[in-house]
Amino acid sequence: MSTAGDIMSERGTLFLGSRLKRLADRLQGDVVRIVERAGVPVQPSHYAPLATLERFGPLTVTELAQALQISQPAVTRTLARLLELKLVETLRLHRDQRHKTVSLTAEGREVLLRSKLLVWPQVEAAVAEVLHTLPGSLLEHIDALESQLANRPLNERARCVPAPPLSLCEYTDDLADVFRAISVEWIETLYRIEPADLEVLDHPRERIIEPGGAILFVQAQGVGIIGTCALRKSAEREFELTKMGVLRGARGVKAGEFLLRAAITRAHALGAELLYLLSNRKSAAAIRLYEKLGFVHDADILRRFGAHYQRCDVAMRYQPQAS
Amino acid sequence: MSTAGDIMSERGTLFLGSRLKRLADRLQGDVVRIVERAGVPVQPSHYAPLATLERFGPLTVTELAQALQISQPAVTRTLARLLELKLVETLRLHRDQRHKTVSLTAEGREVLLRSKLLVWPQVEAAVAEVLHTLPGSLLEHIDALESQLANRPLNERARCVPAPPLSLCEYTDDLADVFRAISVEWIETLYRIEPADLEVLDHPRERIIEPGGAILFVQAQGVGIIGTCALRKSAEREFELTKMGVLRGARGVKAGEFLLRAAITRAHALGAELLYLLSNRKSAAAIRLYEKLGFVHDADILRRFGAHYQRCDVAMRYQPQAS
DNA sequence: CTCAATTAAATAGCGCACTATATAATTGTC
DNA sequence: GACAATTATATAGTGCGCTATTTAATTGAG
Repeated sequence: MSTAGDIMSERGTLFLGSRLKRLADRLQGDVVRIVERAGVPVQPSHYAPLATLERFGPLTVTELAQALQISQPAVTRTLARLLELKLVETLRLHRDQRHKTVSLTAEGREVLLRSKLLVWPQVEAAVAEVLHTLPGSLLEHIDALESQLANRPLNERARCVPAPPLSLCEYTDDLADVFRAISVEWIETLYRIEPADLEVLDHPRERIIEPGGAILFVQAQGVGIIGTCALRKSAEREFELTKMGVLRGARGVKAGEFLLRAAITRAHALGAELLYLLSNRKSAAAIRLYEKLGFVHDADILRRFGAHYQRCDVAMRYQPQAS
Repeated sequence: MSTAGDIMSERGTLFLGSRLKRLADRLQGDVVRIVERAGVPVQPSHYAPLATLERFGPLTVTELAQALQISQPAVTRTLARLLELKLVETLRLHRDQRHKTVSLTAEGREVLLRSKLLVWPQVEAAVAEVLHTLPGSLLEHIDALESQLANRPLNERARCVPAPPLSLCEYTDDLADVFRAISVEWIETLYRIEPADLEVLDHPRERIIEPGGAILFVQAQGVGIIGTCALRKSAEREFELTKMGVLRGARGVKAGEFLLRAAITRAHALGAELLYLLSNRKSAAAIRLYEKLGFVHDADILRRFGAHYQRCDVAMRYQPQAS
């Protein structure tokens, strides 16, 4: 198990499907070997239809699919094999000529008999032996799980699960790389990195923290840091909101909004009288967010600070509506 | 569950593999829908390798297979897809040029991040919801089952399971058809049905039971009747062993021997002084069995009774070795 | 130092589940 | 009574597990 155990057991519920598949394949593989040893020319998957036909007599394809709880094409394919092996035969004895009635041949009964004597007891005993050592009944669990899923499939249950909760996180020097990486990602997507960017990204402590600003991070529970922004103290009681970005993969969970609210609060706590930002029209989504949370476009700011970045063609100032 | 429940639950252990497979496919299908809704371009099976690479860093193909506990070709195939999607990249950075080192790309990390935010929590919550209602922990059972199978696979466990036990069963009129069917099967395989056969097969009570003979059946536990034979009283203290046959599908579980021993005992109990049988050289396996249990070839018997069947060219008399 | 054995990855091909869609027979409606 | 809707089966194609085999690189033994 070793390393596998780690991933698989940690995220056991996530990988349940894969594990069941792997387990099922392993079981079926072993059953194939048992069947071969008995010299019976069938596949494990053939037993379910054969046994069903023996029990309930001739059935149509659709009836078989319903009885076996598998799809009709799966039944059709298995039947094609069974026909080749001459273990079943099909007749059109229904008045409705679309129905195809399948029944066991003498050979089919023979194979079934042989399997009941030489295969089934072996398989059942072996499986029972394995299950026996487990606490409780795996079979009952599977029964229960199947009927639960029949009631309400997984993807419906998933519909109403919220995104993981977000939380705030303060700058430490350990996070310098993260700060840089997040910023580089969005800058390089739309723009090119400028000297003014590098200055801050390479020296966050010296350029932001020490002058009395702040760098905030947003993290999603169980995931890690997904976004950041900085408040750069550009003068007494004057802060630039800068380097705000959310990892591209983390868009859509409102991390930007969360971060911006936190930044505004923090700026206030730091005694900001002017909170402004510099941006570019290409960052339309970001600008909409700024507007939503109370930033207004301001030509004066653009004139005063716009030269700081080459890409700057938008400047905004925080001025919440009196409400 | 209706009809399906019957077959599947009755033989739950036999169909465990099929059921797990069906269940796994259903789960994975639902997960696919959740993934699609989140707009992430991957298959559920991609998550295990992606997560493993994220956790353990660049790995070779074989290392991945070991970590995921799946076959190397399965890993190779999945990696081919991930390469197409540009979620991983491969390098030959090992000194040994056979190794191929796989690592996540930025895009791969992005997809993983997005999935952690929008897919995994949903899947995990939905699966947990389903599992929650079950008594005990399905996951633990699967863990246990996997390690049990790793220790000792099913087909090894199956090796030492005996065939189902045989038991004897007396004639009733309900079994007339079974008696006929078993006999017809072997007669038609090697010979053709003669009037003398039909006489007995169509009137077992009148021709065998009422004159003071017996019809015996052998049944296998949980399977049903698999063989029969008759003791026909041909004169006072004189019995013909006849219509002895085992269904073709049931050869190999020593049902014939079981039956013959029982017939000899019964003949004795009925006061037989002469127990004989008529057969044909083509039935070599049967004749070997007769010889083994104490029948000897007897020309006199052949002369006296041989004309009874056209196919008769062998006649034997029970004469156990004094031991 | 060569050549066979071993090892890593790729390829071929199967089993068996699935979905989506095509085809053919039947039913129901205007 | 024709024609659209429905229904039973077949076909096409995917996903993902498997085993067996091939190919290529490396190691090790005579």
